[in-house]
Amino acid sequence: MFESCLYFNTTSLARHLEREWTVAFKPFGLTPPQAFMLRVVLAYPKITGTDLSMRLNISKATCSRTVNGLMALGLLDKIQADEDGRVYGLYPTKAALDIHEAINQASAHVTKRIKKVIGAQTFEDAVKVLRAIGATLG
Amino acid sequence: MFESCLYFNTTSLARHLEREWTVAFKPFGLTPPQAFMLRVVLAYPKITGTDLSMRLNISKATCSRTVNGLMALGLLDKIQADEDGRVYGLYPTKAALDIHEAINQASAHVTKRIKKVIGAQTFEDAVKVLRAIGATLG
DNA sequence: CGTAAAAAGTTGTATAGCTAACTAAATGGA
DNA sequence: TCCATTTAGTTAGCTATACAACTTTTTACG
Repeated sequence: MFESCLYFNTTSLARHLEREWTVAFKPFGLTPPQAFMLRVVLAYPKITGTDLSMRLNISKATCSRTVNGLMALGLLDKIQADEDGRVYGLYPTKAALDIHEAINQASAHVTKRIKKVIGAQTFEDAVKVLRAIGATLG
Repeated sequence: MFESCLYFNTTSLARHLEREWTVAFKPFGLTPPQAFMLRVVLAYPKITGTDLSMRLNISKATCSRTVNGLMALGLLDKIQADEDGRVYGLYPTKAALDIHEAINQASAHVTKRIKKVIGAQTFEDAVKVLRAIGATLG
């Protein structure tokens, strides 16, 4: 049943992919959400929690906890902004910079593998339609 | 960033849709995973945990816990199978049968609304490609 | 038979996600 | 200036999810 249900098909695929990416990031001791957040901070050092939560499409509460997890792993630093006492800038640590390339490569590798399994055309079609929906809803 | 990442686009959309379906099932006091599990049991009374977990693409552990939740809500009964002492058949209660139609209608309603927002063609394309990938991976 | 392997289900422990409620700081208008 | 509102971020409490380890029961096979 649910063959034509957008919710079911999307969440089901999300669980599948979560398992694949979990394996990919395991060598770094990172979960997929942690790894993706870290990649955003590496790309945008000094980013704020609010901006980070918007880029990742997660709530501020979830963002706050994942940031804590990455700080506990010694991968992020949180420094209060000079301009605004409420705001914290997030910065990658040296340890984070050291694994930057390897993380990106691990993600590229699993992407390549999945693309081979499901076919390049299907992959492109999927990304295209998912982005279109995300843009409309979000 | 991550514009072309299948993992990110899929999980991001999954969170969006989770929020939409959460609203849809809230009047019944059910979360989307609970509601979808209940719908499967309503469609296949006497279903086992293993079969249920496969149909929903969740682990047996998650299945066991969600079943417990629905039993606590008085919507499911679990009866040990005569044929095999390890197996339990899951059955909808009268309360579950009473809300069967309303749940299906609520889901149909939110589907209709989403389809209008994103466009029927995009909706169909999405379901098609998500199913194709799920079939290949699963 | 009898025992080893497989299968069904549960439980422990962890992360991820949400909303709601909260604190603290900045903003804005009278 | 001062107070109400907004904004940034955290915390509390919940469900969902997974893997790993476990119990119980069945199956397979020598």
